[in-house]
Amino acid sequence: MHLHGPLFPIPYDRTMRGRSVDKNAPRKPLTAFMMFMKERRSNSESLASLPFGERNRILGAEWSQMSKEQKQVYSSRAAEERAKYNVLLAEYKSSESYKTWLASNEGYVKNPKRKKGVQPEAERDSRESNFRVSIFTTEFLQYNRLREVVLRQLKKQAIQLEEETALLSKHVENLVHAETRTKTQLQSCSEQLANEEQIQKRLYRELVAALAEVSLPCSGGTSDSISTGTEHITETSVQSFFTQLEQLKEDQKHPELIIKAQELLETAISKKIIKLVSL
DNA sequence: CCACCTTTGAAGTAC
DNA sequence: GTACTTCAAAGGTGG
Repeated sequence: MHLHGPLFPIPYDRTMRGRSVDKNAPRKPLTAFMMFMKERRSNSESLASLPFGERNRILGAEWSQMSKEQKQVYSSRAAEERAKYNVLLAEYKSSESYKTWLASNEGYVKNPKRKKGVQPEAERDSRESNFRVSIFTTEFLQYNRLREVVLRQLKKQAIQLEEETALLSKHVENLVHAETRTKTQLQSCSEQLANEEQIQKRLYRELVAALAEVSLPCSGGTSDSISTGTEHITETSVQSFFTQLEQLKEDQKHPELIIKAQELLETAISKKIIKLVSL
């Protein structure tokens, strides 16, 4: 829960009060929530036209309803912006204009801007002005502080990325699981297919053996030329052999061949030369 | 012209 | 670690 102000007047100055605002310093980057507000304002006219306070209250409520994953889009972008800002700030802090500003703020010069309800209070001397510290030491401390800030941010980003990685790992795990499942299914399907092919091959072999004596009149390529040749069943022509037999039966030609084939098949089945496999 | 209103969150500061 | 402030954005209003 965010507190909007002091519950009672504070007895000392906790703030940077007294320091003037450095106009040359880089602007603070937007937080994730600020980016979210900016986006929602720009893509919703009804929101943009709403009064200031009401609109932000709505967006604040919207934001608090959002999941961590939904906020992640904005947090990542905000983290990037913060990183850029820190680089700019580091550059600025080593610049001449920063040192000038720092010098102009030696011992709180300007009058502070105060919020309503905060009681005015006697100005204090700057802590830094109480110590005559070597410029090298000051710069070193500042450098150190900045490194700490960067370190802190990197740690935070690392945690965020770890969470993202964990989420992605879970997805990967699911996909691997699904892949294993389909591979198993494929394996069993292939085995069934191979088995079926084996059975068909055997059946064809058995049919060829049983129907070896049957010779069909060869119909030839065209209807005009009547071939006198004959055709026997082979392991590769089982399908077409039966098709031709079917055609003969339909056309009621060579009934003796049909009967012979039927007899041979029945004998083969009864003698178990042909073994039928139930499906 | 700028403080104020409002929201959340990061960061700075003092204790 | 806690408590607090300031500042980022937005734009209308009032001193």
